[in-house]
Amino acid sequence: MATSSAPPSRPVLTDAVEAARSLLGCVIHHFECSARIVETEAYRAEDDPASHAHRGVTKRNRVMFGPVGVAYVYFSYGTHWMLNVVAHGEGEAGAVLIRAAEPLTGFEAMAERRRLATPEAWLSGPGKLCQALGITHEHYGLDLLAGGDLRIEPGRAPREIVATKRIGIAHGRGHDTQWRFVDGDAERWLSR
DNA sequence: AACACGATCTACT
DNA sequence: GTAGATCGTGTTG
Repeated sequence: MATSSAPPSRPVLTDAVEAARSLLGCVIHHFECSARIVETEAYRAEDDPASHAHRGVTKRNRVMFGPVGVAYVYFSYGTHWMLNVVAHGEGEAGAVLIRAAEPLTGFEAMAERRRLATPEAWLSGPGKLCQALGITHEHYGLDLLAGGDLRIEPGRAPREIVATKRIGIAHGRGHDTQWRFVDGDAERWLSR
């Protein structure tokens, strides 16, 4: 029987911006939960004042300077965890913030961790996504492409990718750089 | 040693 | 639309 399908999305991690685009459609798994990534943001280093890596290595950001495909998880606003995938060129630093995803499996666990919020509110923001999937500092430095309990696998590539300004960036800090990317057909699952 | 603040979310007006 | 929560981190004194 003949099958026809678009080529699957595969993470290309040799540049943060390219990685942000290629991670759209990929599927993030954590035990019984899985979700299709629909919103990402690229953060680079030298040329990106909004990036945690802009001012060089610190204890928090050190994995951004290391091997690509590793999880950079950090704590924000005293309440939320944020998941990034390390991606950069040789001798550089960078990462991709995973901002939103479409729930695929593990609905019960997500609903419980998100306190029974509606499905649209489970993964529609970087903090919500980590809460729904149970991602915390324990996952800092983990190789997401190694097939572990927390991993990223290829998925259905978007029909169309839309680029916009990044969210929550102060004026003058690369505020107008168009490094946020969304699946043009996934509006239902996006943040904000 | 102290301080200001953030790649956010929720609840309430 | 706006404020409050809440704390680790980086920066400054």
